Amino acid sequence: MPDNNDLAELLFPDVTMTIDDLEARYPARNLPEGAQVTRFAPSPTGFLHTGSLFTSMVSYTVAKRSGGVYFFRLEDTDTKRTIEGSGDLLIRELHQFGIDADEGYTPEGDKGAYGPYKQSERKDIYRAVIKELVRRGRAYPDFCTPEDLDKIRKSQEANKVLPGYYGVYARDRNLSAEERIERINAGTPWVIRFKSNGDHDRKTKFVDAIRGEIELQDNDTDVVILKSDGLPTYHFAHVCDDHFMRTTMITRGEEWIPSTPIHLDMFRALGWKPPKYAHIPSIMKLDHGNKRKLSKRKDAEAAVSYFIEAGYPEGGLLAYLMSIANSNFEEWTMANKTYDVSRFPFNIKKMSLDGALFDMDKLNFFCKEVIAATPIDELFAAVSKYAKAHDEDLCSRITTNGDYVKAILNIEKDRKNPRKDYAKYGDITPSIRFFFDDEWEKIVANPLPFKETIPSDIVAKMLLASVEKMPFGVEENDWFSAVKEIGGSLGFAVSNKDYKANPSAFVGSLSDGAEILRVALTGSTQSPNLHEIIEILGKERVTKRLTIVANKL
RNA sequence: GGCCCCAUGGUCAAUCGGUUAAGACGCGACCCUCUCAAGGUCGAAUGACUGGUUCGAUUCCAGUUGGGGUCACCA
Repeated sequence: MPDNNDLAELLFPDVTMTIDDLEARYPARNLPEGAQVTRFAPSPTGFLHTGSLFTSMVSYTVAKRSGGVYFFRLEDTDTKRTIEGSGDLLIRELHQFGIDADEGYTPEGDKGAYGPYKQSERKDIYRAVIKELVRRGRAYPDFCTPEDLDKIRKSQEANKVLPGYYGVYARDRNLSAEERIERINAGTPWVIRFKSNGDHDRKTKFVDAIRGEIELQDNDTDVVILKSDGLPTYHFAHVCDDHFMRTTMITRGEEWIPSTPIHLDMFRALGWKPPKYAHIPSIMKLDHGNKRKLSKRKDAEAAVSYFIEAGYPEGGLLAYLMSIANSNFEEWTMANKTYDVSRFPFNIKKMSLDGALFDMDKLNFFCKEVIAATPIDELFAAVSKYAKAHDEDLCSRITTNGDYVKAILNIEKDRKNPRKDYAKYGDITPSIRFFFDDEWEKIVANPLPFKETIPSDIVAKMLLASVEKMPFGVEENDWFSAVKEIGGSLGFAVSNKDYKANPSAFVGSLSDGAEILRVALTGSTQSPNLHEIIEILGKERVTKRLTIVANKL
């Protein structure tokens, strides 16, 4: 009588490796007490999702803070959805955020002793473990066609029983080894299913590192572990890989909670110690009053590339995500005067339990803070890098006149309370247009927003008098005194108090006088510090602009 | 539908049974000020509902409701 050994040999004739061999090949990691081994294990199906950045940041931080290891594994078992090159893209995007793996798959080849780190290259490992499972009677070939499965499901629905391949509905579960061998020899296509010993009426418990104890129905379905294409399903690959890669904590999205009993079932069947699980809440979005997961298809902000292209500073996005992960991060940033997430004492237990709505306002806030706090040289480098990739206009300005752009970025920066007007590098180009003569000419080709209550001959006089008398290269106070004097001689108030006391005695207020210069120079009634602008523009440019505008009036 | 997770202002949220229920973003007002941004001060705004347990519940328990997830040879 043929038995499961014969079946296993027939199924995997070429497999000689055993589980013991694998245990020896991947020894326990030599790490200090409490060190966590975590991983980010995406499928190469596109660009980096904002939720993935969040999860990977958490995984990375847990490993780093515990003195452990963070690795990157590519889960490319779904050949239909795999997009060529997206694994490498994912790594590049992660790298941009400083999330670099200690070991794992890289475009140049694997790094680390627990590989391969690409699931499609681990077939021999999966097959060895599955062969053993078949031998032990804990896995078996299933010959159902998709139509058979569909039929089973339909009958279950009709009878209002739970759908799935389990118990009496698991058609091929109790075939004898002999029957199985017969069908295989007859050429019937098969997949391998895990044979569950679970009882649906019982509960399995596990402790989630974030949520605490979770109790779920025991798994009793015989899930597919090896697909007809010879690749494992996620369920099996997770158990097998994370065991041999010696992962200690699985950080994954909360959508995995319901399938955890399947994984625990398999760990038990294999006699392996399961890792800790930390199910991370999803980042949500409000859509017509309903919360839903950030969706790659519907939401631009679901793609990390969206933020990169718009020029959000990486540190700002990270800081925002960290504030969602641990809400005490904000207090910490205030106390420590830094937004550097790598220095923050992250605690996974403090993660909130429900998914946060993605908050653009708050992201903008963090990014403004981060940009304002970045020293000018560093900022200029980051802006240059951004411009090179995403802002042609800015890039050419930087190439032809880098120092000028740098000076503009430095306006009101080097002080206790720096300006905070850029949330993203993409905001820069539109707001600094007026500094460049070609753009300024376009601006002044349109009517300028001078105050209508002030006669244009006065405006012209103010402009011309400034050309003559306004000092350059002096302190701001001295410069402004001079402006006041010029204005005063034309009938503007030299103090706002005087003006308020008797407005009709003046052509306009102190502000009105300054505004004339601002409008002529920038084309707008609003601008950063006028003195700094004038110093950056330089005497020649200022003289030219004021004269041109005066002559037009 | 079964099962699971979650529930404090518009958003992110603190509180380990007793608090005037923190703080941050956003919003509003005022102050500062040559405009804007920044900064400062102040303000509006929160415990889903119903029962229990308790001297006392936002906090513990149950149910209801609501939201989310999951039930593939996808991950």
